[in-house]
Amino acid sequence: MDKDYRTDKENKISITVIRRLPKYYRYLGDLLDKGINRISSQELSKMTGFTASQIRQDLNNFGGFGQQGYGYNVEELHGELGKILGLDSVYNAVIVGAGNLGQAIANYKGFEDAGFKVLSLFDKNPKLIGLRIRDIEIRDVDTMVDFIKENDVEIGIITSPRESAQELAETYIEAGVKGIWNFAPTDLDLPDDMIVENVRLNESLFILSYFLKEKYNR
Amino acid sequence: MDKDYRTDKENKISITVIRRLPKYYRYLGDLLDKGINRISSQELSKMTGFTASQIRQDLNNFGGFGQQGYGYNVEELHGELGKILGLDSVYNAVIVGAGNLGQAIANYKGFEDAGFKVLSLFDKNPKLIGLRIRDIEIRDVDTMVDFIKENDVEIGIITSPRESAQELAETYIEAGVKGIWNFAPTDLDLPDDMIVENVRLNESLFILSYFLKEKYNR
DNA sequence: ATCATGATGTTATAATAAACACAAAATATA
DNA sequence: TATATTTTGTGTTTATTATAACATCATGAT
Repeated sequence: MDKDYRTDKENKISITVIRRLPKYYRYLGDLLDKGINRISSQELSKMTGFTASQIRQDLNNFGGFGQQGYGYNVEELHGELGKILGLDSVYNAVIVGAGNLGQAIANYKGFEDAGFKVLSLFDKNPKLIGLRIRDIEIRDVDTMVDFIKENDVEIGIITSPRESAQELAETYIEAGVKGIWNFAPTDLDLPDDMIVENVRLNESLFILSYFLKEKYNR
Repeated sequence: MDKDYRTDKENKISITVIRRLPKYYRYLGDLLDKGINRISSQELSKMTGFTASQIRQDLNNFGGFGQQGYGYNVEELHGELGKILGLDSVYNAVIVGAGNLGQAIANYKGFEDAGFKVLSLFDKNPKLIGLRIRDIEIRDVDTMVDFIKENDVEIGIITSPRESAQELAETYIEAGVKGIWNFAPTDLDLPDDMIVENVRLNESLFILSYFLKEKYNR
């Protein structure tokens, strides 16, 4: 523990590094599946498109996982990255907004495999309440706060229309979720220390559009 | 083949700038809706969280849209950004993978409002073929290439499982789409000049997880 | 056991991006 | 009309991020 006298700010790892970690994790998972148990930064570079130097630097932010002259042990590195990303524990989540997008997320087995368990969907539409997606029930949004408190829900997912997103986010916080995964195309105005990850489908599509325009009708 | 005669390095705008444009566009749209017709970089800064200086620099990559002592005309700037992002023309799109996610996108009115028209969904599941989402028919994926060629489809959207994404992307290219919007959690291996925008839901969720772990240390 | 090779961890350098700062130009005011 | 104020556009500086370089050490061949 002799390094930990440093303040949080000094050893805070930049978001640009963190956003590369899932990609490393994914490729390492692929290698594991193929039964490959040894990998060098150079080979990872070819796969991921990042430079070998950058990969080594990125990984070294979290510790020296490799061995000189050998490379990295795939299983070990995959496991370490999983821990760093918090994929070694199970999170309970709920979804508010049980439309197609909410249902798509509830349906997607990949999230559960990664340790994110959707316990319930919530909606205000009476026609949806009571239905089940896989074995996940859609409940009345009015019961959401109680459900979250009773079931140790840590992640609140917002797949509602834009108009209701802010209010629902505040409801989530009131209920005690620790993080919000927001799909509504708006910026939530929440306390600074609240953890929010936005998925901005609109913006992503606009970027695609930008490059189309740049390439084809300048 | 016809490589650009322009030395495209000298006027190429960095992707970090481009990724901010949709946010400017969104806030300007909000201002328009509120009937506000004048805005300064400082006020935009408060709204968007970017610094006023950065906003001015970003916009100046595309031209001097503002006026000293006044600021920016909201309607004009909104329009200009729309043009830059290619939102002034209509794009035809199709979706392959008619599960919940594909249906969610087909259902989302916001994309159509921005000029992206989904003409058809495609799937290989016979139970889905023939169904309609809004007025959009789900067709057999085997008919996709012909459909794309006959209907001037420019954007191919992939909402299939990971395993089939690469093959479907190649099919899209064969059929002549100009850009691919990929939701499958894989890196498509395609010609360098192909325009691809990935939406990585998995990675986004992992980032959320990372910050949860960092903050709560579990 | 020795030595050439390979590959990391880490420091040094380069490239990129963001922030600062201010002249110039327009607006608002009186 | 004169003048104080506002705010852009842009040159300059600082900060951040990425790449290159390399000393070091494990490995594997002989």
